[in-house]
Amino acid sequence: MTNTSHPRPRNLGEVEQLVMDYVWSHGPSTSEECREALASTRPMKDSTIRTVLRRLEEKGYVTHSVDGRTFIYQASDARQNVAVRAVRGIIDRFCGGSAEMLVLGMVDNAVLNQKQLERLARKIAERKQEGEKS
Amino acid sequence: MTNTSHPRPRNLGEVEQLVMDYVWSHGPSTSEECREALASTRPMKDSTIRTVLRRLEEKGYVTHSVDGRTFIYQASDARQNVAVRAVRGIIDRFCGGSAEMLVLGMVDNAVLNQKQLERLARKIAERKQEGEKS
DNA sequence: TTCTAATTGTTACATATTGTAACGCTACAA
DNA sequence: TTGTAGCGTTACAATATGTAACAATTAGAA
Repeated sequence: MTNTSHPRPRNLGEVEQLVMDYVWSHGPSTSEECREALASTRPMKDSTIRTVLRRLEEKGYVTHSVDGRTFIYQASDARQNVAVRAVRGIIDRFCGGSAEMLVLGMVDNAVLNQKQLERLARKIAERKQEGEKS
Repeated sequence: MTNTSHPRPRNLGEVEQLVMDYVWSHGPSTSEECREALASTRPMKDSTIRTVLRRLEEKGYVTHSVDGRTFIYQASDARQNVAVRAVRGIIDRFCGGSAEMLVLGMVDNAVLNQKQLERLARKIAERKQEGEKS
């Protein structure tokens, strides 16, 4: 039988998050570009940032291609999808698998309000229409 | 100035999650009750489970009171609220603080569908009515 | 009263994760 | 041919997490 149990998706550390934020907003990046971009908030030696990027690749957050001798890193997946995967994990662990229960909790905790929820429902409905029209 | 930067809420490890699941579903519990309840899936020595519970208290997930000489642990917060806090973190880190963007992503990724979203919107609307009526 | 069982207190240790970086090798440009 | 830009490798400290042994205490039984 195939093993379907995934090994707990690993979260991002603080620096890893910074690097991903840069890669996500900037697009394909070299380690040097990352280093320079983060230099003001988080000075790092070049070997440091390279280690971080290598680990991010191990974790599946980025992939790299080679241009000449230079590694170009890019995000394997959009920010939003990563967010959703993380949330799915939370739903499984805390909400018995029910996404609805989570959203309800979000409303109760003022993370989302009625107006927003209705706007979303409308937007989705419209989008569906679009899809059916074409 | 007061320091408003919270020290990154700590997540639950695998065993910690198991213990919290038990405390959440069972209510106020002694370490022995936890140990026995988890024995079949996860045998632990008593000192082990007690360490886990102590750490959960440090992390703020449970509190304990004393009954005679016995510690009674109980969840500091409902499962759902913990879930929502975790999601709020995700929203901040990945969605620029926009909960709507996350929910949209959830729909795109089939974690939530249109029907569910509409049902939620209705439910919230009803609930609001209730509140206003009283 | 004295002993024993139940409970908590304390400390330890292995492993994994994460941040940080040094050092070394190699190919290409001047 | 030699400097240097860029990768490969290895290391190390701090923290988190799972696991547990052993010590101290105390309520209740005998």
